[in-house]
Amino acid sequence: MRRLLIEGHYPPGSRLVEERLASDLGVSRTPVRQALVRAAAEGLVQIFPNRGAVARSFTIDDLLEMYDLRALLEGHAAFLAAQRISPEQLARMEAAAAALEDSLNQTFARREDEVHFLVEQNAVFHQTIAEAAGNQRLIAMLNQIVAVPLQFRSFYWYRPEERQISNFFHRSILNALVLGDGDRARAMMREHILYGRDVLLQSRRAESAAVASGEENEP
Amino acid sequence: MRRLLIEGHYPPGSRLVEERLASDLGVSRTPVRQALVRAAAEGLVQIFPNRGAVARSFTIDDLLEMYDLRALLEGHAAFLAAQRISPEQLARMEAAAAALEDSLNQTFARREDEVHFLVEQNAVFHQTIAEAAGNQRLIAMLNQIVAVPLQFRSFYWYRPEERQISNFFHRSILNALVLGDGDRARAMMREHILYGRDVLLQSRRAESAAVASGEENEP
DNA sequence: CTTTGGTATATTGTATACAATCTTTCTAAG
DNA sequence: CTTAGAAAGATTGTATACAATATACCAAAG
Repeated sequence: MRRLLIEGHYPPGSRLVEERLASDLGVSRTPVRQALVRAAAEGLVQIFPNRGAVARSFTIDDLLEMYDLRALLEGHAAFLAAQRISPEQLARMEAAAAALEDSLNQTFARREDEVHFLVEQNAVFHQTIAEAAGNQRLIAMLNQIVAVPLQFRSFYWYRPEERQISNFFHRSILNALVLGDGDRARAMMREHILYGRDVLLQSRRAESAAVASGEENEP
Repeated sequence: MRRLLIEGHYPPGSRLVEERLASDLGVSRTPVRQALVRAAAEGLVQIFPNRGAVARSFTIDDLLEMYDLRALLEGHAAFLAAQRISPEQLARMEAAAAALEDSLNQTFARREDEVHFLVEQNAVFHQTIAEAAGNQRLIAMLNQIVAVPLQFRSFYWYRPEERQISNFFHRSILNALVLGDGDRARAMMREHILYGRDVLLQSRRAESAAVASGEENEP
């Protein structure tokens, strides 16, 4: 609800005036305030006492922090999942991995649709692992970390060869899970996450350079 | 503020009626609701739509989940801290470790005071490591996990020999940090946390047995 | 021209009132 | 005696009003 609105519509760093949000959403300030308080607890916005809320912006260091934790937590999840994952869950991950591979040879009407599809299938893959790990708190923490940088719409920056490598990691992780090899699953997951981090960082550097040279670019 | 109240005064599983909290705190329902929403986001209470909030209760499985994550996150924090910790931070940890050791030969007016002291010094030790790790999000996550089970007032259950072992772990961790050995710091921290888990689980089992046999016991 | 002070405006924080929903209790029928 | 249903009560969810605080603007003095 508010989450979708905040993630997409309000640029990071912008002030979130309660009354404006209220009229945008067609409700009064009371539920808006609750949503803001909750979003603040989840780290999506920052609330300054008596001075309102701003959509939180993320520095490069923030991204590094988040990916470091993601590598740790998802690696652990993969390790745990190796011992408990069910055939049904493996099948779901298999399907998601296959869909991501197929999409490389597929054409989408709009780039938006493609990114949306990639994000979705990728989420299925990773969430199934977290689910198979069987630790509710771990799931909650991962949701907290992963949901935020979707603002950056990482997938927007993936080029075909990077997607192929990403797909390869998915297969490696799946293979380790099938074999019940937790150590390999963890190692591959860590590399997968850190590779994603590197792709994002490189693209952001390229973007900054482009902006610096006066070029226009999409979000 | 509300956190202290929730942690101490309202037993897990009890309903938290907004109006009652409001009159207890001398404010209206509005700020109480915000506090509840926030506490729910932090996992301290559960909110059921249209049916109110309850102080969250924790099963044995919840404890296992939390300690598993604590071992992972604090181990990682110790690993990171080994490369960055400052002399000032090391001195602070040293002082806390020494205070915990000295307190073994010290008498307190009330058991309450002793537990309070132990919790406080222990918090200094662990929070300094998280701080030295230099990852804000890691700190936030640890606070989220560690704050909650303080309800259980783990230290209430520590006997002298268990406290000695705990102190030994503190010294081992400190030593590894001084040497800059991240792997050892992580390993020792993991063991320290998991040892704490075992002490808590044993005491809870003992407690259940005592209750089953009709004995009365403190919180 | 800059800076300080004060006033006006905007925005947040809290209280209160009312509507929506759930729970409990009482009654009546099977 | 049990169960279904309805009404009363309790509690949450939302809207609105007002108070507290911060920000912006303007005027006057240095």
